[in-house]
Amino acid sequence: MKKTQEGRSFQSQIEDALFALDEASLKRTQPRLALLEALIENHGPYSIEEIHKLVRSKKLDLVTVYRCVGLFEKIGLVRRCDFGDGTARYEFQMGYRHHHHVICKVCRKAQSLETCELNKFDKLVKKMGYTEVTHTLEFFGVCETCQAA
Amino acid sequence: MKKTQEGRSFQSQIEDALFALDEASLKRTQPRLALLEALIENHGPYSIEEIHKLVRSKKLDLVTVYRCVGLFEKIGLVRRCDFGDGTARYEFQMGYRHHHHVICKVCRKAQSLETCELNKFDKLVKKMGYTEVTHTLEFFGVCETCQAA
DNA sequence: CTTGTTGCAAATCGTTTGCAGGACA
DNA sequence: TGTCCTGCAAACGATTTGCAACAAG
Repeated sequence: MKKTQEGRSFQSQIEDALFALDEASLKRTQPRLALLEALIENHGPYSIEEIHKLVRSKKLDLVTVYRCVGLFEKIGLVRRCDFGDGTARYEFQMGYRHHHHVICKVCRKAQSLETCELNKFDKLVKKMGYTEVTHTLEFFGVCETCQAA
Repeated sequence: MKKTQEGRSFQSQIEDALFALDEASLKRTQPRLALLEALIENHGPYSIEEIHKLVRSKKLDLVTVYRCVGLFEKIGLVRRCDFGDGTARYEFQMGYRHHHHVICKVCRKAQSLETCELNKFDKLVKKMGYTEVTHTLEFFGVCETCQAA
């Protein structure tokens, strides 16, 4: 049985995701199923274009990918990452610990960081009067491969 | 005499900025001067569109704002902020301590946070083999004004 | 059946580029 | 004067929207 990063099985992740669709009164359509499978099997984060390529055997329209992934984000199935290059990237989020990335400034490859100790900052911002506090944190640098080139 | 956030005078900031242009062999043109004045008097961060409005009396072309602010960023005069809404924002950086923001998810207003204790994380990423390490960190929430509405 | 979803085309938004005329050193 | 800079128009890439055909419940 396929295992994902957190040790949860592919099947249980798919089931949870489909259940999330139900809860949001969203239909279990073929495109959505194909996209969820792709996003669970490939952690990313990936751009819409890249996700589109991942499911190219299903011949989905690029617009459909935009719409579905947008919905996935709205119901919390995927997380949107901004690497500051004008392209949004998404990664499957259910069952993953909150984390951040290091992005190579040259090749744009992303590596995950395990820890995030910013909860105390979130609390500080809440004390300032904000609600629904979240944060984005990304690191940028030049990776060893690109340093060599 | 006008004072800015850090207590340095407007005049000394302008002079430093113009000197930075010289160092980079960039000409002291009217558009650049107007943009620097606007950016120093209004800390922002502001989008290109907003900066364009700030100097509308000078009738600069929007493209000129893009090009000049882009150059300012390249020589370290301004800092680029990504708030994840597909629009880049810029703030004058000379003489300002490295800091981050809280952005209201509703009205998009940004408030500055004084501290950044992430140097240790930068060091960690350097240990991972990356060079020229930087990071972006922004907080999002709903501000009190928008909570009421 | 009937409502939500998809595909296609076209519009939109932020940003970049090409080029000829104009301003700075 | 020679080069850098600006304005205008047009291109560009990522994303959104309108609408008719289609599939899920």
